[in-house]
Amino acid sequence: MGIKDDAVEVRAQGWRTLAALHGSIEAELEKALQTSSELSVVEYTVLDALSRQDGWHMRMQQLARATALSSSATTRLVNRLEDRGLLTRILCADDRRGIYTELTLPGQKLLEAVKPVHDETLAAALASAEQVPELEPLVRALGALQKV
Amino acid sequence: MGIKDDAVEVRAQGWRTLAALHGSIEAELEKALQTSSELSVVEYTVLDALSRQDGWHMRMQQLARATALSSSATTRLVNRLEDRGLLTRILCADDRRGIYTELTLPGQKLLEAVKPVHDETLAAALASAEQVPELEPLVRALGALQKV
DNA sequence: CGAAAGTAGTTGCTTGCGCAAGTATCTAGC
DNA sequence: GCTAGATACTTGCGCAAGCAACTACTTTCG
Repeated sequence: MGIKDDAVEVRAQGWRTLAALHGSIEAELEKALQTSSELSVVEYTVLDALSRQDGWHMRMQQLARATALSSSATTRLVNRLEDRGLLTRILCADDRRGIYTELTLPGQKLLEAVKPVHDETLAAALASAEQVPELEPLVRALGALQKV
Repeated sequence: MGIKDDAVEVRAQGWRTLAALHGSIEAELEKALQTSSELSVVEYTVLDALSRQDGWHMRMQQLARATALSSSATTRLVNRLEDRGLLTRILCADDRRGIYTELTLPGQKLLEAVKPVHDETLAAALASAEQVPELEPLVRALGALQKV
């Protein structure tokens, strides 16, 4: 009723919209990446994050934060990618508790090959979300963030 | 380099921001709902969706769409909530393949009790995300969607 | 009418996730 | 320099998700 309650409702509505948009984009990416490269969305995220990193290596914790995953999930995620030869673990010299992960050449190649698929799918997913009245304003807002 | 490539990068950046914001909000909600009511975020979403529905009943398929879940996951999700007595299945009279789900009184009560926790956690999560430079523009955009 | 195709929901199986506990390493305080 | 506590990663376990196969019902069309 009051102004305060409105704010609550606006937030809840915004969150539902955000979740819906996130869900639909993720589902489309998941499908496209799966069929084109047997990669899941998080796996792609890891490769992409590593490639965008100076020196191409990150510690497990950073990876966990970048993917919004628990550290145990990160361990297994890195295991999978390492088993496929897409990245390697490198022991930290200065802090021997730490482990760096780094893209291998096949990993870089795969990422390079899959990136276009990813980007096109993302564009398509956004375009189709823009057709949904519920989602349209958020999609437009996304495109208008800071162009850095 | 060109204008086209910029657009691709803007979309990718937007998607990473969206995913990050979604992830952090979901994690906070998950924790808060878990400790206050043993409910997961999707479970809360179901109860909330049902309560906002005319006549308080929805078909499984609608629920699946509302939660962005597969139909098998929806079956088991409804099972869990039904086992806890929070909702009931009601056979469709006009189409006997269909099944309606409807909040029970305990379900309504629980939702009513948990909603404040949910809303406050959401507000807090948004506020703290707003402190992160990366996320701040999106959070602001979210609040400025259509106030319907 | 009756067979074929389509739709709604459930079940079996596999996979990936989070939590909690475990191991190894680093850092402080005495 | 040694012990107490923090930090980085891994492992065991239970749970929830998706896919594909199944059952039950409805619709379509010859």
